[in-house]
Amino acid sequence: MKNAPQSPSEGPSEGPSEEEAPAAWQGLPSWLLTQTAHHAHRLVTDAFSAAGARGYHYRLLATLAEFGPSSQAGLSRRTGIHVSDTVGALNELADRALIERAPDPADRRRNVISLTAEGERQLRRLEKPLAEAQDELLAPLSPQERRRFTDYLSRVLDHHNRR
Amino acid sequence: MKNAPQSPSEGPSEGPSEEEAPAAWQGLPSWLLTQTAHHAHRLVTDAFSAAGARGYHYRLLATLAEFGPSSQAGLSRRTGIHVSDTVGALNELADRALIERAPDPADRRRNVISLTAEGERQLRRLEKPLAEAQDELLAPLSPQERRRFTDYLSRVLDHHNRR
DNA sequence: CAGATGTCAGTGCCACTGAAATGC
DNA sequence: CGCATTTCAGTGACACTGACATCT
Repeated sequence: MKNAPQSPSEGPSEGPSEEEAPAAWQGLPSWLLTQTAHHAHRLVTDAFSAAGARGYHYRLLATLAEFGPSSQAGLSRRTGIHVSDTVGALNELADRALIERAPDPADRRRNVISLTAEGERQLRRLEKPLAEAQDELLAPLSPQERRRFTDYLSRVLDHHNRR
Repeated sequence: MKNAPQSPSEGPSEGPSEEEAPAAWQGLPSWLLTQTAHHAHRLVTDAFSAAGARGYHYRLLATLAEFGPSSQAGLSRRTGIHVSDTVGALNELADRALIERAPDPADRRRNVISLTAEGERQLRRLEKPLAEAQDELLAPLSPQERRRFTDYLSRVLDHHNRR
């Protein structure tokens, strides 16, 4: 039984076996950040999936609720969702009657998108699980640490959003 | 000229026009985190792209350099790259002669993957731009804040990695 | 005309699922 | 037999590119 797993450069009896010892790159800020974000994404995705929604849908619904009806291009700018993806996501929302598309009489290039009553209900359905996911995400941090953490994130994000 | 842009529910003269006012959800920790991670990913991706590499390639090369030759399944466990994706990424590395695949005489199911000299050179080529990307990423934070930030990230990540 | 708008088709990266063949 | 290993085919989410027709 040659099943003493990979210890390529050391003797057969000791040494970190394959599953232990994290690689050096696992300490890099970019790694910590993207991995943690991956967990965050999962938590939020799971929170939404019960209602059959995904991130794009929430962003669109919430933006419509906050700022009122808008053209697709306007929605695209405010949500940060690429125009090209906005089309598809709005199609999905329209299929379920969560939004309505109407031609803009004042500018015939545009569609005016607005939330339906069912769309508002859907948004409200998404909000609780989303808030819970936030809490789950930051579970290991104290209230003060959470404040600092989000402050750091905001500053870093801001810095890079300004190019 | 009906070019006073979208002010759907307010008078034409004042009110935040479309591009201002961030939506409420942009303050959520999960949003800050995933967006910041997106910038991090871009920085790293750009750092790698000059050498024609991507994240998977670096992870594999660096892990091989740190722990020595290994089976594909072992690599998969240590890099966190799904077995199924490991195949493809290793194919790409092998096409460029950065790694070598040899059958394991001791276990005929396995391939033993090892770094070639060119692979080590490639890894060294990736390391400098990667380190610079880390610095760019955390630019707005002081040394002490960087330490706190990565500490918070580590703790949150750890918490979720334990399920 | 330049520029905005909506649409469609396609790509890239990362992660994951499911299945199959082979060997331990 | 159950289990591990390698491989292939496909999916999903998010972001992006390029092209095109329409309209301001």
